[in-house]
Amino acid sequence: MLESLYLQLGQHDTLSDDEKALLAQTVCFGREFEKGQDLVAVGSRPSYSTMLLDGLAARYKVLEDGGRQFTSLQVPGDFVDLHAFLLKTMDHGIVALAPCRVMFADHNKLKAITEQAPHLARLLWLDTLVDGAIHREWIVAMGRRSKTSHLAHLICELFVRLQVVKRTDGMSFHLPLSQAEMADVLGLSVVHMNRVIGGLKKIKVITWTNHTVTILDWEQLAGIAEFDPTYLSMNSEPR
Amino acid sequence: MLESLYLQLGQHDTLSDDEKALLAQTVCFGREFEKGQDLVAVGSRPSYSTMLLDGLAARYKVLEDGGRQFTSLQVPGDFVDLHAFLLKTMDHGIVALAPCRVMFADHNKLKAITEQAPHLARLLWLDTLVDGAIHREWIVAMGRRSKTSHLAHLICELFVRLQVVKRTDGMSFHLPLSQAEMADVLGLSVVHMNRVIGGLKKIKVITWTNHTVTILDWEQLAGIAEFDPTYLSMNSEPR
DNA sequence: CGTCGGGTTGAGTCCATTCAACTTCGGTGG
DNA sequence: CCACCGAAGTTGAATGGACTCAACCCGACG
Repeated sequence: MLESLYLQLGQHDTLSDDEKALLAQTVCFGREFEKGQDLVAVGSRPSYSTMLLDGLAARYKVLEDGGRQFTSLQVPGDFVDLHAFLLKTMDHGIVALAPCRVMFADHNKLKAITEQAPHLARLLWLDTLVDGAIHREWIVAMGRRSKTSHLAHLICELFVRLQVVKRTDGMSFHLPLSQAEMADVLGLSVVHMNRVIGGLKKIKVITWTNHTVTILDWEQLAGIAEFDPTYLSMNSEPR
Repeated sequence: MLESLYLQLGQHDTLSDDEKALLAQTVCFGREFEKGQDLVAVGSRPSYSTMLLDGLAARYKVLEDGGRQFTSLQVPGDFVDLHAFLLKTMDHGIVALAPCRVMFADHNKLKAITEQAPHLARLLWLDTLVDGAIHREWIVAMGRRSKTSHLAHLICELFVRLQVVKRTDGMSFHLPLSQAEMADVLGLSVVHMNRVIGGLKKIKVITWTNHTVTILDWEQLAGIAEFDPTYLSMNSEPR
């Protein structure tokens, strides 16, 4: 059930059986969401945090003019609002971009982990730190990369993150986002998003049909993206 | 000495005298950096984290074409690389944007805090979470705000953050960044940065001379920015 | 078979960039 | 003292990237 979570936390450091059991006991009762539903609403003060078992979700903010910007994409195994455990008030919403299965972790139990299982607590903290590292990479992409490079970088990042939780198939992965939703990730207009995607398809580094992205030439894609996966901390060491 | 740190942590929740003492014992031996020096280098694996006592610093990444993007600005009281405690390897550099006085916190002592002072550990964790919240706000600004709104938002954010650590003077604060450095914050060319700043000056919502920014009309500035300080978690409650 | 959401394409406009010149100001040395 | 210099700020003009508006295509579905 929590396999994806174990895979994610376990990639940074070894996770003991006791810790797995403690997690399993912390993350209980679940539910499902349809595409388009909010997993967590802006302004809410949840008393539990949400673990994504399956599906795809995104954090987002909406501006007065109706413009929407996604600030992160969440893959299975992600604790989509672990930060609400200490931040208390949600300053953004989290929406399902595909049908999602989730489970909840009561904040009191998370607090108990910080008091009784410090190593596991550090791994959870680390999880939110990787989150921050991804945010920083996105800022760089938005500020200083070309739009093509930005898209290439996003594809590299998603592929690697999905690979960790075994959601890739060879060099392909499922990405159920419309181009309008992609535009809200990169901060572009729909029309221009379409041309940028078309650009990567034209030079044959990817294909993208039926909500499935296939990387045809990883080397070239990573080159265009200047992709360096260091920021994802995908190495196991004592934390 | 650590007054700024106490002010920052203490704005989120009450900080006991014991906790202050523990912090003082953790954050020891300091040094100074000149403007332009790296507080922390990309790729390094520091065994201590750096607390900014005085000055101004920024996290940044550099791309192959030489383009630089700042991913955060750090004000006094900020733990500029607390995330390195668990992330281990620095995926970005941190540079002094003004003369900086800093102190260091050994990672072993931070680890001990997670094991013996869980409440304080949660406050430190929270510190990195606010960091992430600021990153998200920057992503929204870069993706969906106009450049003028982005700049206005940044000024609002800096003003509020500097106010917490008593580094404002009425509606003014010291901002020792050149327009070229500002351009690396917003992800713009120097020329356009100049015009955007000129725009805010022209409509008389700010003045900006001698590295001093003065907000003439907070209401209008916050309106242009659509500034909502929720993401800074500036309210004291049990965490 | 018509409709609707999503994808694609073209044309014109606007925003941001580059390149370049010129100013302002503080510092330094003749 | 001031002449010169370099760094930072400001301005203009031309280029190119990204946006809007609009049309059209296509496959899924009622």
